[in-house]
Amino acid sequence: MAKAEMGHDHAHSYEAPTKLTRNQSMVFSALREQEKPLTAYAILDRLRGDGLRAPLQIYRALDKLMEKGLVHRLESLNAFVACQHEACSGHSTVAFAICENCGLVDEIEDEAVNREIERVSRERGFLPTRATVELKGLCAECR
Amino acid sequence: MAKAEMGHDHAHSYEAPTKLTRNQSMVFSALREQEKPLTAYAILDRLRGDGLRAPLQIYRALDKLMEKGLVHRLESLNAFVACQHEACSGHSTVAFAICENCGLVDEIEDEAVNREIERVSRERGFLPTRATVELKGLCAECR
DNA sequence: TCGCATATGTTATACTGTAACGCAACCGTT
DNA sequence: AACGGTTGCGTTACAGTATAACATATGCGA
Repeated sequence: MAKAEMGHDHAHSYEAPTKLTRNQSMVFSALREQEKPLTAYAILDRLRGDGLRAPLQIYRALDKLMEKGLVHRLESLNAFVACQHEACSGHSTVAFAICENCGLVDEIEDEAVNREIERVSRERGFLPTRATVELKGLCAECR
Repeated sequence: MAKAEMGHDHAHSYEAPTKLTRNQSMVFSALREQEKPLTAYAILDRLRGDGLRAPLQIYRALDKLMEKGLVHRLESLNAFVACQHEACSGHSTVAFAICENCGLVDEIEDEAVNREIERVSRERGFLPTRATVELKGLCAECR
C-alpha cells in the first residue's frame, strides 16, 4: 500500500492516496485505538490533551477521513468507526453489525446483500448512490 | 403483554388499533399530510398553532406512534415518516429509498433482502433484533 | 514568486433529543 | 363514587450533535 507518497505522476485511474494532515491523523488514531465507535465529542475529549479544542476540528477531520474511506459513520449511533478493511474506497456498500451489549461493531461486506439491494432498487426505478445498512443485536460473544 | 417479536402474521388485518391520543393523532396527521419525512422540530412548527409548544410533546407522540408501527424513523435524516403500509407492526425489516432530489421516500419490504441480511448475520453468529436499511439516490421521477 | 485551494483556529449558534418534576385523565377494582 | 395504578400532558431546563461565519496559516502548482 505504500504508494505515491511523492506524487510525481498522476495516474488518475485510482483514487489519490493523500497524506493525512495532523488533525486527520490524530482523529484517525483515536478511532483506531478504540475498537468501538466514538462520537465526535468523545473523540474531542480524547484529543484535548493534544491541542484540539473545538468540535469543528473533529468534524472536519472526520469528513475528510470518510471521503478517503478510512472512517465510517454509523447513522443509528451518531458515531464514527475506523474502517476494518484496507480503506473501503466507498464503492461497495458495507453493513455494520452493532452489538447492543458490548458495543463492538463488525463491518460486513457481502456480495449477496449488495446484489439484492441493487435488484430491489432497479425494480423500482431507484438509482442508489449510497446505502446505509446497520444491524443491531447481539454479537457472537454476547448472545 | 408480550407480543411475538417475529412471525406474527396478520397479513391484512390491522391489529388492536388502540385509539390515538390527541397529541399522537396531531403528530400523525402532520406526517400523513406530508409525503416527505419531517424532523421532530419541523412537526412542532406545524403544530404550534394547535397548542403544542415543546419538543418533548412531539418526541413522546413519535415514540408511541413508532411502537404502534404507524411511523418510522429515518436514521440517516434524523427524521420521521408515516408508514406507507397498514401499520408495519409486524417486525419485518423495511428498507427506505430516499430521493436526494425531491425528498420522497419509498418504503420497501423485500423478502430477499431480509433473507440475505438474516443469512449474513447467521454466518457471523450475530443475532439481529433490528435492521436499518436506508438507500439514498434518485427516485424514478428524478433520475 | 504569486495565487489559489486547502487546512486550521475560534466563537457563536443551530439543530436534535432527554431529564425531572408535577399535574391530569383514564381504567379496573372495590 | 372512592381508591390507586398507569399512562399521558405541560413545562423548564439541559445534554448531545453539528454547522455558520470569519480570520489566519500552510502547502503546492503555474
